[in-house]
This record gives sequence, C-alpha cells and structure tokens, in this order.
Amino acid sequence: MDLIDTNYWKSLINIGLTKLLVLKVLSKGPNHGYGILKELESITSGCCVPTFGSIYPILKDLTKHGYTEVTEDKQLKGAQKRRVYTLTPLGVEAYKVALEAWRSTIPYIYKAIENNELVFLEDMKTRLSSK
Amino acid sequence: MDLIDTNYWKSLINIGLTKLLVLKVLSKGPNHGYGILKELESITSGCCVPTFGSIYPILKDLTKHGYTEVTEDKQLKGAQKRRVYTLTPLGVEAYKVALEAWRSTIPYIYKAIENNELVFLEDMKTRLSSK
DNA sequence: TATAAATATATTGATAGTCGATATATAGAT
DNA sequence: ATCTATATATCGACTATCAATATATTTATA
Repeated sequence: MDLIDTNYWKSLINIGLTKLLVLKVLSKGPNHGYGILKELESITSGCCVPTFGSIYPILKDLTKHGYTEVTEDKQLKGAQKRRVYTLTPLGVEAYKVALEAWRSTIPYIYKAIENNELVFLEDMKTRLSSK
Repeated sequence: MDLIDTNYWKSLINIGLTKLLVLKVLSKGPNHGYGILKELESITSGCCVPTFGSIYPILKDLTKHGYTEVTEDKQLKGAQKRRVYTLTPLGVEAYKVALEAWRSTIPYIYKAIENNELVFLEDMKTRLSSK
C-alpha cells in the first residue's frame, strides 16, 4: 500500500469507474473487448483505461448476468475472432443506475477535492520550516 | 453482482473515495474513527460514509505505514477510550497525491456521466415499444 | 431507578475488484 | 524475415467494502 504512488489511487478509482465506462461505450452501440479499450483510450485521453485482465472478466460477467449478449464476429479486421457485446434492456437499466449513483456522488467528490481548507497543511508547512 | 442495486455501485465508488475522504478530514486536524465518520456524514449529507468495518482497518493501516500517528485520548466525551490520529508529513504527501489523482480523473468522469449520447438508448426504447 | 440512545473501537466472513505477466494467434507493413 | 497491431483469456498477488457481531461507558429520558 504505497499512497505516494499515483497508480495505487488510480487503481482504486478504476474499481468504481471501469464498469460504468464499459456500459457507457456499449450504450453507444455494440462493441468488443479490444474495441472498448481503444475507445476508452480515445475518449479519456489514456486517463481511464482498464487492462485486459480487467475488461475480459467484466464482459464475461456482464453476459453471464444478462446485462449484455455476445455474438461471434467472423469478419476479421485484426486477426482473432471477435466477440461483440450488445447491451440488453437490463444492461441499459444497469447503466442508468450507475449513472445515477455517480451523479449523486460527484458533487461531494468535487467538494472534497476543490474546496479543501489548507489551514492544517499550512500549519504543517510552518512547523516543518521552523524546525 | 446486482448492477440494478445502487448500493453495489456505491460500494465500488467508495473503494476509491473513502481513503481520500479520511485524509481530507485529517488534513483539517487530528481526529478519531468515530469522529471522522460523523464528520463525513455531515459534510457529504450521508452520501459518502464508510462503515466501521472499513474505517478502523484504514486508520490502523495508515498508522502502520507512517501516514498517521496515534495518541490515546483519556478525556472521555463518549465512553470508550479514543484513538486520535494525526497526519504525518508523509500523510500530507499522500493526500496531495490522492488529490491530484482524483483531479486528473474527474473531467473524464464528468464527461462520461453528463455528456452521454442517448442515440442507442433511444433506439433501444423504440425497439422495445414497437414490440 | 431502569432503560434506551449515543459514543467508541475492533474483528470476521462473504464478496468483489485491479493489475501485470503470460500464453496464444494472425494480418499487414517494413 | 521481423515487427507492429489486432484480439482474447487466465492466473496470482494484492486490495477493498460491507454487514454482523462483540464489547463497554456516559448521558438523557421515562
């Protein structure tokens, strides 16, 4: 647990974010694992991109629980066969719930990261420089 | 994994958020577990409040790794002895890293939840109502 | 006086998630 | 021939929330 490492925090943030972003991409139309990743790379400028070890299990779970449906795509643009996922009505519902959960939380996150009183930090600095 | 349950999403969001909020509260001054919880209840209107099962292990870990220091408080306002935690300079650093990680991510979350194209969702609705 | 509510900390078990490494496979460009 | 991009999948190490349970005391209330 290295709290000085940005990657530690990014990983934790991704736990809450990745599934929302996957649903968002799928809400725009059917897509496959690799494609979703490339899309997230593009729309988040590389900021919120899960690894293969995250995305494929998610897609599998989503399908297992009926949030997505999968079809095998034999038109090979790349090489290996693609598995294209389509959001089901249940998946659309899930996306809406996720959206609402995030929307209701964002104001407090914003407050926490933008409206921070620096009183204690200033005191810390003062104490450190006076040593 | 019930994606239709708001609590599922809230739990995932909390994984990334709780430690940041704990550091935020401590950045305003020393505090104890129960106090931090009450403070979070207050400043987030009950929106982002971790459970006891989350907060006490966090405080223990934070201290174990040198991000906080603990002192036993014998002045009993409640009942049991309090353990008051103070952010160390390393803890202040950690808070800054967390702040930066969230600040760099927020724009993309905002984009994901506010600027969503509803094309596919509308299509979904149309297909459902025409059945 | 008895009792309920608030204060306060701690642990356990069920469940869930990221990441990096590793494996496999092929089309197309150099 | 070789490298890059496309494409999916799994494993192990590590990390986290939450609900339930246990313990203990002060203060307000009936």
